[in-house]
Amino acid sequence: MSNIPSPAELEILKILWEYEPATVRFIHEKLSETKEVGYTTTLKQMQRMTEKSMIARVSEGKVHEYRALVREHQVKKNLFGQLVDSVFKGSTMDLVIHALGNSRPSREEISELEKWLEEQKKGGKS
Amino acid sequence: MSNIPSPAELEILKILWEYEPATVRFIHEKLSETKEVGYTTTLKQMQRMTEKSMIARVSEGKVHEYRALVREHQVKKNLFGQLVDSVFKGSTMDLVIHALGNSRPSREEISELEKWLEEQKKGGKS
DNA sequence: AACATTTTACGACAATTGTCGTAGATTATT
DNA sequence: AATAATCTACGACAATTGTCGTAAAATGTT
Repeated sequence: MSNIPSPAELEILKILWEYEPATVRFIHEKLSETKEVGYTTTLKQMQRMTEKSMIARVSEGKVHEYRALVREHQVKKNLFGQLVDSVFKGSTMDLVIHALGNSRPSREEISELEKWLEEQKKGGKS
Repeated sequence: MSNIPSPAELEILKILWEYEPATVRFIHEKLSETKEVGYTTTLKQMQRMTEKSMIARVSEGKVHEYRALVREHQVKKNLFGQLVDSVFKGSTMDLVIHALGNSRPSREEISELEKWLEEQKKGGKS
């Protein structure tokens, strides 16, 4: 699979990544904190995600519980890569520059970047 | 409008941004360099984009010519913002760090970042 | 057991997207 | 003018997505 979840799917995945295993009810309640949505909507969404093997049921007896089958890092990487490819000609750096152009970093963030740059200049091996 | 074009729409916009004004034929040929697609598909796509006021006809007589009505920078910013919001809790820096984690920058890119950091530390006005 | 509540399973629908085919309108060639 | 070539307008379709409603199945409560 493409591992590119739709917006609604991503919302569900994010909750799972943080709390899995989780029931539909739980996911639904978490979602409800942010948006209005019917219980069966969430359920249906999760059933479809199950069909796509994006998540899976890990029924430990009673009510169904689910876990994500796609890894958080991988999904983020894919979404990220998709943007870089489609908008920034595949150049991560172009995106970074663009990103920085629109942000106002804090001291810590600046240090973090500096640290990263140092790393890069030194042991820039593998 | 949300200014968030679909993948196919973005492809068309990118060509327009570079060559506008342009005819359907031209756009279609550019697209064909990359992917197989029927002429009427491109046409239809552009007609829909016109309806959405994403592009506009600037008929200078004969065959229809089009221009983008949405600005490149704005669209990129929106697509970028969408990713940041949905995946990186709205933190541009998180995305940047993530991005850097997956990239292997060249000397020039490193310098560019350093330059940016310098700017930031000095004239960090706001 | 009988009734109430909660979960699941399904089917449906509208909107969006990507794709074309067909036909009428325009423009260009004999 | 007639014919050919190219464009444009429309309608159609399938797939995907976001949403629910309804009904059947499973659980929980008197």
